[in-house]
Amino acid sequence: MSRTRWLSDTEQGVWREFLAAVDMVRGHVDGQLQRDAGMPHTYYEVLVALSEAPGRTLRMSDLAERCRSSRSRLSHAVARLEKSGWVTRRTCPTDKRGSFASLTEEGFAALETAALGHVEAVREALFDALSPDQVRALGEISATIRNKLTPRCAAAMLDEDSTERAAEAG
Amino acid sequence: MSRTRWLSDTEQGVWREFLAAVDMVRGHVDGQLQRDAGMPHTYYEVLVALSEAPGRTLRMSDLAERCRSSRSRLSHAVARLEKSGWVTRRTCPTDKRGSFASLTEEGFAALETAALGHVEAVREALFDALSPDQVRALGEISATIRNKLTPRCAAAMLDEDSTERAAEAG
DNA sequence: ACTTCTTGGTTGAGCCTTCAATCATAGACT
DNA sequence: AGTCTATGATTGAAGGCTCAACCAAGAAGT
Repeated sequence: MSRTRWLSDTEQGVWREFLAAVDMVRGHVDGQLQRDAGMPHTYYEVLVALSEAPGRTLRMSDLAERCRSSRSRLSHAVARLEKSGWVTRRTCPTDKRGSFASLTEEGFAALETAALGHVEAVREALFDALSPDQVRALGEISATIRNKLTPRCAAAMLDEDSTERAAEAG
Repeated sequence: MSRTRWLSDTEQGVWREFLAAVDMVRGHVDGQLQRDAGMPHTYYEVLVALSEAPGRTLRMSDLAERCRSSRSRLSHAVARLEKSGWVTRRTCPTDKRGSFASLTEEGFAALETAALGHVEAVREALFDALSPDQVRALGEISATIRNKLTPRCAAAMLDEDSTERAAEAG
């Protein structure tokens, strides 16, 4: 029942500046990939994750985790990438519920090509503009945010668990 | 024809950390608004922009600029907000091409309600986690990025102009 | 006045994301 | 074995975004 802790003028300013910056960076990078490689950034991330995995293969749920993607989203994405011939799927023999996604040679080639323009866009949007100190600071800030928000899910789930158990017990 | 300037390991790390952090912040904030207020963050921004305008009214293109939105996106958004009864549209009498969007009383009320949970979500995602120094740094970094990327559009347009003129001249 | 260009804005198609429902299989408990 | 729950993944509908095409109205040049 505590009163709302409104943002100070400075905080408002930072928040809006942050939103604008993020929009522009993502617009710049996503636009480049869409135009030059014909894929959204999220799909690019799927290809990257697969390319870095042993055997260029991952379980769908591992892949989703590495891409910070919902299972549903990944399922749609991989379906589309499969149609493009960049990824193949096969079911796991030991656990027939699971399935593996693998990067094809064409997928790897597409990724290599896309990467050229992509790194350039990332440099333009981020690293060309910032000083080394700012880059370092941004890294730390991002890590702080990620650490703050990541356990939040786990904590929320634990909390749900306990309330459910409490409900059962009650 | 210059060779690709790949990212260093550190840069890669910062970039990925940044992507993760941004995804989580936006997910947190957007999710809260969607769940509790039934609107995406972009629509919330439209309501905010209108609420801050004199007479709670703006030309569509001014509104688009303030929301960093394409005209098309805004058109769709306002159409939806109009259906919700939160915004009304009427054509400009002096320039019959233009149209004004205004926030209704219901829209203002909806915004006031939505704001309560929203600021809390923003605090949780950003300000609660960061030190004052980090907040200051993030503001500066964001401004730097915005300034780098904003003139880029203007510059690109100027560049286009000049090449077009050159083509005409040639 | 008459074309031509530009500006403000809308529209529809196609794609991506989210949400909830679903399915099949695995594990756990009796 | 038989039921009950949990897990891995997919699906379809609904909604938002982008892109390109479009329309109407003003401005500019003839």
